[in-house]
Amino acid sequence: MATARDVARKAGTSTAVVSYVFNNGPRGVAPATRQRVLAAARELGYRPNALARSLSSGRTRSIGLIVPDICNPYFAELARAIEDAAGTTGNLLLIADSALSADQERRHTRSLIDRQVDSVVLVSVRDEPDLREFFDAGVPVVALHPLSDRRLASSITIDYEAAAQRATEHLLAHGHRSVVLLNGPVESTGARQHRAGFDRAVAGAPGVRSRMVRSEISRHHAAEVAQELLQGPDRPRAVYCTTDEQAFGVLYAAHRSGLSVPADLAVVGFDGTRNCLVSIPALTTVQQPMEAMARRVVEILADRTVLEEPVHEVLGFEFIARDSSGGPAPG
Amino acid sequence: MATARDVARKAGTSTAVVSYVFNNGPRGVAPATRQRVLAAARELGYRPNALARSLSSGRTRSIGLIVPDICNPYFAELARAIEDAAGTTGNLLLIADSALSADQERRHTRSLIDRQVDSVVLVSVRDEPDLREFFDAGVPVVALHPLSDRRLASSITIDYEAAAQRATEHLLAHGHRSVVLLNGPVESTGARQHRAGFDRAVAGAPGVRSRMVRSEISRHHAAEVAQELLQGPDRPRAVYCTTDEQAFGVLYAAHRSGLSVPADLAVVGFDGTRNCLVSIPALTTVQQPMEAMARRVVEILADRTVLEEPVHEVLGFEFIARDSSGGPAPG
DNA sequence: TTGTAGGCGTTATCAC
DNA sequence: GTGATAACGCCTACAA
Repeated sequence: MATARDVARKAGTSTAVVSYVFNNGPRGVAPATRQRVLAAARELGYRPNALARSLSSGRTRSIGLIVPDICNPYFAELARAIEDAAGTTGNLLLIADSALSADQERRHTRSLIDRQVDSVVLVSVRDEPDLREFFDAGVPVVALHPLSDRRLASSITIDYEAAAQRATEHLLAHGHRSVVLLNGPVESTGARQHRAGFDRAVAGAPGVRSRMVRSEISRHHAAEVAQELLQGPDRPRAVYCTTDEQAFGVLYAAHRSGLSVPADLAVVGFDGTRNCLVSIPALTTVQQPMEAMARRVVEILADRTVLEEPVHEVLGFEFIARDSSGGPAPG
Repeated sequence: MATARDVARKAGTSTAVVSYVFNNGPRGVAPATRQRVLAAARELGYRPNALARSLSSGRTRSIGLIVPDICNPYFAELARAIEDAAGTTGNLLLIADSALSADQERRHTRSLIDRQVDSVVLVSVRDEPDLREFFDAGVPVVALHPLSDRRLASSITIDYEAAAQRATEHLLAHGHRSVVLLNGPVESTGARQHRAGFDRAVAGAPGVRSRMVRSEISRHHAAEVAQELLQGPDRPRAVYCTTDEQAFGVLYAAHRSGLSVPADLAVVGFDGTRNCLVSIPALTTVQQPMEAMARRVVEILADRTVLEEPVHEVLGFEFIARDSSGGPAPG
């Protein structure tokens, strides 16, 4: 592999000038010299060594993305959106999959810090991720969900409480008197907000029976939980799920239980993955503004002051009524 | 951030010894010295700088994984399996998503080479990926599909032709006389193998009408293509799809067309993603041996001689008959 | 405008 | 068993 020294020698100049050419600075280079350098580099097939460059400059031009479960299309789509938003800048997005394991998330946290990513986009499996570690290492973090501690990292999220309330009211407006909240597996800031919104909607509709059930954020586990729910006593008439994947699990469970959606059971999801459009039936959901989130994430991380002054933004969501809940509510 | 120099100073020794301690070699260290070094490191919160380490050692302890589409669960599950297989070795898996774009794949190729990943696992969107680039850079590659040029990289795959034949024969055994092969979007070694297996099966069943249709490897595009197929003249009775995602698109199209699966249309997929178990109806498919592939990939890449002597392995697959094709064939 | 040289933090060779 | 010290390849302050 050719090095800057080789190029300099061939172009009859110094490594400093080669560096100036390839970085467009910090010093200017005479046009003729620049041409000689570029020609030499092309001939030798020179490519700057990213490792050496990073070691020297202190920047790796890479962004870490930690997601709870890459097999969940929401996170895959999120990764795609972030890469699209960041891609043009020559930054590499390192996707780290926690596989729904807090331990794995911890390992990735270490690993990304050790590899000195310039910044991190985090979707945690825990309510209290290791923000301190990132902070101490000088790595700015933007979380894509509500945070219990807002001092060590930034966040971009939607108002889960408002979204949950909107979704639940939709189900109630369809006249359903027995509703279930299918929440995430553990207590967390986000889970609490879902519950608060759900409860508030129910409180506004006298005589409605409601309860909360928990499940992993996976189609399979949600299907199991839902199966039990649907075949047990006091079968609910409607379910609000805190992720699309859980909702798909519920659709499957309904199918297996011989129930028709939405005739026997109304289902609403949350995330707005593309699969909602091709599920059977099409899924009513809360659409997260993935592209806007991705854009803002990249913008925020480009501003190096966020480490000291975290930013917290709440973006708008869109509620989309489709077949799985019987379409738009009457009235 | 504390450096090895700081640790050495505090422990009253040299950076060389610190290095020996943290790498368990290549020289031994006296027990007492080792303890002093470890104590000093702990006190200072020392963590070796991965960049400097890589620059010096020439190894980054990272594996690049290039997938065509991270939003396709098959590739996400593959990533998970590879990470599981490699994870224990302290290696980081860098997941690069080509987003079904050859340009993007090219960019990732460059990027991973520049970042000096130790090796690459490749699932290409093209029939002729840039194997030469990797080879010239000294980066061993294992592809997880058949390769048109087997000299520059290794491959681990299943026998697509045999699998396609098996799947098609299954459909024919159910008595269907009009079958369609829903293949990938472009001609490629893999696509040719699927077609060969499909054709061979059809050739063995006189009087069967067959044709091939192409679609992107995505649920949505497959749904569009299938919609046209199912509502056009001479509607097929059975479809063999070269990926599960395409098959799910066909299921959706059938649903939209008012057709019942498998009563009106039999569908078979390929990949064996977990979603096959919770689709409506459950999907008959060719199960790829993901865990075994992942294990072999990691083993092969651990053996540094593969660069000069590529290895090509064909693993076994399993055909799994489920509801979407009417279950096991009679007889 | 360009060259020299020190530094980034490790690793590993070579003496002692 | 351990300590200097020269790489690894690049960046950039400083000097010219």
